[in-house]
Amino acid sequence: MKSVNNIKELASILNLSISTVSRVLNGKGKSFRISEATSKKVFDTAKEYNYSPNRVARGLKLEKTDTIGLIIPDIANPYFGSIAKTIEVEARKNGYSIILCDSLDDENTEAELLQLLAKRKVDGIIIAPTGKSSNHVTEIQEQGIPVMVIDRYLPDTNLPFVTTDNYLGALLATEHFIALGHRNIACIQGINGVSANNERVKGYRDALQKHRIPVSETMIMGTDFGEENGYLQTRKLLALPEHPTAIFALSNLISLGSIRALKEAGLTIPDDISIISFDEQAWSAFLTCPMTTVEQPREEIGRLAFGALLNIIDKVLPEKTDKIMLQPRLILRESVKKILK
Amino acid sequence: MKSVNNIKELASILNLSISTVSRVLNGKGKSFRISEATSKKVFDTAKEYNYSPNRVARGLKLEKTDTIGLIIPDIANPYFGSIAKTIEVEARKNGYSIILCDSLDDENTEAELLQLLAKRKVDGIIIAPTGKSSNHVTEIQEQGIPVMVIDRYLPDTNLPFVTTDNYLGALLATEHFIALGHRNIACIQGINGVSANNERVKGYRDALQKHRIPVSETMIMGTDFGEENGYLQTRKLLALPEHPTAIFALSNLISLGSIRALKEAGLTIPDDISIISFDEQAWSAFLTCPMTTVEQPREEIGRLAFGALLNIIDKVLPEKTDKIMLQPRLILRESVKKILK
DNA sequence: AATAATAGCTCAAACGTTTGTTCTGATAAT
DNA sequence: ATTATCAGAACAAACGTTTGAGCTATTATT
Repeated sequence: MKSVNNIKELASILNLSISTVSRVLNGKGKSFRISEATSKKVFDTAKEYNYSPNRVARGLKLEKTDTIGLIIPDIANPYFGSIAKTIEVEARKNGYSIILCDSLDDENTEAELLQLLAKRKVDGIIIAPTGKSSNHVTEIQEQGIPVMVIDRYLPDTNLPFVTTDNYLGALLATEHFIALGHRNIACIQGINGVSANNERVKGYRDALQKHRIPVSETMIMGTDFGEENGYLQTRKLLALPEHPTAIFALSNLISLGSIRALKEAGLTIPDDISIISFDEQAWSAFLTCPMTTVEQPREEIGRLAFGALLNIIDKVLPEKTDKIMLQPRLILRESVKKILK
Repeated sequence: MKSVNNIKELASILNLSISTVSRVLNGKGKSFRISEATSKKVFDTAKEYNYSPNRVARGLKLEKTDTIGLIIPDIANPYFGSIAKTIEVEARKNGYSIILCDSLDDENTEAELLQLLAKRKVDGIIIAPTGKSSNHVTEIQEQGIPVMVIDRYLPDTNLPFVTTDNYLGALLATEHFIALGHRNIACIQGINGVSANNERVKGYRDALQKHRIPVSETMIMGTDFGEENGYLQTRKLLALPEHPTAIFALSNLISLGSIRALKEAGLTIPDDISIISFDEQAWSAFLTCPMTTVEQPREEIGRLAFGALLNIIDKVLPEKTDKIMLQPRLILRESVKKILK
């Protein structure tokens, strides 16, 4: 197959100037009075020689790379994986490509990644920020790069975001426990300080208070969203003289760790202990005890986030679709036992 | 914080020429006899004004973007998610960024993505190809873009690849069934034609033949790696007058679908039917019946693939680390029942 | 017949780098 | 006193685009 490396070669084959070829290819033939005949020849020859412009050069000239940066704490986590998927698909539909970055939930890495993306001149950034500190991300925004926050939001900034209503999700879950008679409910959290986490904890707290159940600070425990954390915290709980009747696990991996510890201790769900996990997964229904979960609208998060970012980039509806909170859904299965008092 | 947009501004602040600044910043100060004093000033001022070069411009000039394209059939699948993760991390360590593309397991999409990545002037491509046809990928390689294939390989090409030894994995799994007395074993496959799939089927076949068990073609069924496929095929199996005693599910999603169908039919694993799944996952141990799986070395696939690609890009060890097949591991749990004949 | 208008295209600068070559003083060698 | 050497830096082209401005025939207008 014949092919050509740049517009210059194409122009010389066509016996036309570079500018003419460029204009035709960019659909500006009409307004620059390039004849129909010429236009057609340009299009045909471009196709024949498989030419389409070098995106790097184009990016430099136009100061627009049609590229967006995506910073995710853990792409191996299927929750983020499916968000990434919708974002990628939506982006491509609109002519954008995704530069994927995994922050490993580390704040310094995240800061470096933001700088890197700036140097790569991405047209926008979608980030699930790792932490509470937000200077490095607002800084990027102030440099003029549109930023969209997902999954978590950053307090005391007015960065636009789209998240699940984590507070509501936790409220629903906790009230479900309570409705089934539970009073002593542990909460294994993820990273303290992360908005998603703290909102969930708050929902948990408020649900208890609403029903006049004292909240015990020792029942709120945990350090991160990983499996090991779920395991360790659950072991601690089981070592207690009187362990709680229920565990609210604030992530899918935490709940997996919990299950491991429970299994190891020879306890069964929900007979010995009940559990609800944040984040529905493909396997949730098929666990030893089918898990009651709080489902987050992952596809919608991705789609809305990209849409909003695109609006900012295109400067349409400035500051409109700013802060979006999506409804979670409590999926009832069998991991919560009704207990009598 | 003071900042500067390009090397020109920086140079004028420093009262130096652009070339001098560029050379210092690229570590070529010495060889161009730039004085220590000047060099230091350049470094300091660059840091002070938070300058580092525009990667787009650099990419254009150097014809090297420090970018690699990653084409994955489904980034929401945690198997691919964790491969992507190691690749991203390894890449970043080496100064590369990843452009992520989800092919949706669609061949046309894949072909378009390859073209796009070429236009974006990536320095290399890592791809888990969707199909059997390989022209579009060899074509890219012939354009001079290094290509590395993962997870699956492309027959009748000599593209370098790193995959699991799928044949061996299937052999191990099937022989395990046989060792425990199973003779009537179904095999629910993914996409027919994909090497990973076909190797697995071949391993299944050979294991049966090796033990003089006739292979029944009707016991090899299925259309893709998804959950729904697992569900539908399992239902078909259960509708048979005499259903098999064991199911070999060729992906983690297929096995999930199988479980769903079994559960729906009121059957339990392994008492009513045994099952082994290809692809170990975080949840495999915690299913209603802890699943015996064939584990693939995901991290290693990612790491080796990127390493090999880097070698090709850097033109070291040409054609050496070409075709890598990694050992799978059979993880024994409880989903296979010993049956007596 | 002279001028104006227009169709149809080309020139050249610019985006921000890197880099081969060249320039300018100062010092060393003759 | 002249030339050679070298330290220290600057010039300008190039990477592949896009685009404002300009150029040249041809046709329309007066």
